[in-house]
Amino acid sequence: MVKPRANIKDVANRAGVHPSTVSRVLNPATRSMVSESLAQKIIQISGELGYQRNPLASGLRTQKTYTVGIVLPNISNPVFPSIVRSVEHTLDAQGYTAILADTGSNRRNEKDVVDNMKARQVDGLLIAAARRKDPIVDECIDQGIPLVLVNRTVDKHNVAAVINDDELGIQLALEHLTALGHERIAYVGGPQNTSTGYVRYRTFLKTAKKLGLDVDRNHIANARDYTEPAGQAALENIMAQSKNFTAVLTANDLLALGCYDAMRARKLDCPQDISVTGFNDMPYVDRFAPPLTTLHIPVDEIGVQAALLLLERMAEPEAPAKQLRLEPRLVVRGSTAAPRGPEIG
Amino acid sequence: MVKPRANIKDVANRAGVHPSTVSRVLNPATRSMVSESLAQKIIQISGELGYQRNPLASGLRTQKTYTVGIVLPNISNPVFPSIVRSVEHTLDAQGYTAILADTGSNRRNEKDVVDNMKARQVDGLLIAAARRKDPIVDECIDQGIPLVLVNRTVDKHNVAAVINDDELGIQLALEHLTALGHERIAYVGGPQNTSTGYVRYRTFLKTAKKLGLDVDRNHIANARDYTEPAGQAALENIMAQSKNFTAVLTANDLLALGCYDAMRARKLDCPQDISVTGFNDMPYVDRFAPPLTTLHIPVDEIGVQAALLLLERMAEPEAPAKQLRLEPRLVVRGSTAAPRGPEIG
DNA sequence: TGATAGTGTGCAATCGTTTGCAGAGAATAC
DNA sequence: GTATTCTCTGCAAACGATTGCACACTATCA
Repeated sequence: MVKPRANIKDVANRAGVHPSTVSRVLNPATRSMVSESLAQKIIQISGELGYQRNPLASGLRTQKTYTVGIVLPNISNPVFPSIVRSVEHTLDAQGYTAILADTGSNRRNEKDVVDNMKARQVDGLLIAAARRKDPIVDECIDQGIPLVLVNRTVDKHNVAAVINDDELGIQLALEHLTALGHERIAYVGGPQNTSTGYVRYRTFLKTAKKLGLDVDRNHIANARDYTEPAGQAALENIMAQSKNFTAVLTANDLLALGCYDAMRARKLDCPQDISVTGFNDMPYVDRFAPPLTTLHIPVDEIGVQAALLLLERMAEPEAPAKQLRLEPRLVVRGSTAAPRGPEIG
Repeated sequence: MVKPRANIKDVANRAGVHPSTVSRVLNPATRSMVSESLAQKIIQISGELGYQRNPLASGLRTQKTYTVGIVLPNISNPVFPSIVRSVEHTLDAQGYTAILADTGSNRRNEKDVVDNMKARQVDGLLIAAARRKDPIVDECIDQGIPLVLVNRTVDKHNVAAVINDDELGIQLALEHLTALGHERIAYVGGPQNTSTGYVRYRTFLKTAKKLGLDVDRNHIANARDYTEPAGQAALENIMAQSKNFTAVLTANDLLALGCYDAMRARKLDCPQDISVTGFNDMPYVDRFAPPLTTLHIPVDEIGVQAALLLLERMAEPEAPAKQLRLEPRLVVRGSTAAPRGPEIG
């Protein structure tokens, strides 16, 4: 029923040569070992038979599979699809295929997933789910597997990564709020075991201090996950303590949406009662009610750069690890406004 | 530097047996050929050495790679990530790994992508990017590659697929609008070379007729793509002809968002001036301004069922192809309201 | 006690490529 | 005309698993 695809032996037979000759012709690196005329003939025949190299066999022999693994914490977070897409396109252009895994922020799962990818002999790994201390990342590095972190990095240095300039982002957001006249600003942060959660939180504290704001510890909550329910819970916690603030700066758009929910539950208006800022500028936040003021990150660029960096590392695994830090851009929309404070009334 | 992972020979040596014995122990189907005590010992040792079967070598020999390909038209469409996620989880539970490709609705690309997957010996294919007449799908069927279509199907029957009950969906939407009192309803459809675009369009016409609405051809436009710009352009085309309608039914949420844009450009209010309905209930449309009335489709269920169906087909490739049609559910939100017609004034 | 059936393990070929080595023949040098 | 170098192609051994077959051994039966 199923007609088997032509293999290298078929091509060799038809051309009256040995398979090794065909192999050499079809491999750019060894192409020149074979006489031009014979090469032409072989290429011709291989075309006629629709021959395609079997990557399994080839990979078995060469230890190179032209496959890379992409590990995501949660593909439902709308930031990731765009990144995946540009990664995939960039890799595809170089003949690489992506295998995808969504770990669902599950530790055990993550280990299995990466083990599976290693068993499948991926040539490299792209991890968007790194934690600040990440044994899985360490293991990959020990084993010399080319690795690039995306979006989140680990505490230790010399790991290749493409991330956002989180400090700059938080500074921009906070300066924006203070420029509008806000003085009492709450903070809803992300998980502290991720680099983004940690850096954004530290930067909030540092920048607030620098700007001379007095930071009330009761106005700060770090969510367990980057999800809406976690964001909602975080802001509810804060409001249960004190409502003496006019704006909330969040570490992530999903958290910001959770804040919308918490406010709606209390019939508070955004931005009239409280201004909100996000981080990521994920798709469609410009259409929300209200449109979210947030930090735009160049997702396509992140994907492309991550893919390129990974290609680089696969070519030269021993080269020093580069880190790329891309600048976010503040996008002001309807969720932030001047506070309606006593100074107005 | 890189310590090679243990292979079957290492395990065999350590156990003092032949590799074939190890292979038999580790393969459930042949497990019983080996004496229990020896099997235990081998399992023990294989654990100690952290042995994992090399899927490349194994796949080369058995023609089974435990890999499936997922072909998407556009991963940025927020419906797909959820589907991908549940597909991936379901397959993963059975030991399968997914390789992903986003074709970007590019025909040529799609052919390459599928060829690549075939070369990689995927055990099955999940295609969400099918067209009504799709040579690529035909080719896969000819070659006997287990195949399941998701979301969109092809015209010819006997192809396994998990799709939505598009007819029911459109009926629900249209009935909802007429129940609100709308009589002049425009339609913004999708590409007619996709099953969803075609069926939804035909159903709109049929149902409108059945409900006794008179359908003005000038109030109908089928967009080239399922994208916001295409939706915007479609509604603009319609409005350039005539504005004598009070609602627009669209074939897809992204098209509906495009309609929002077109209306905003003309300073028309939704739903005050025109009601809008979508299709898919993609994430966050409940948060838009206004929240979109649309048809909810069970994305997780779709993914799970598609994966299960594919597993079934891979187990029994010759079995007759099943089609699953899942029911959408109308979700009424803020984008639809009674028309403010002369009967009110 | 010898023939027969049944159980458990090893042998070796195979999947489709790649690649170090060898060797045939042509080209060059002396 | 012989020795030497090149250029090209073939040979055969990998890569790491699987599996039909053979065979050694034990258990069963007459």
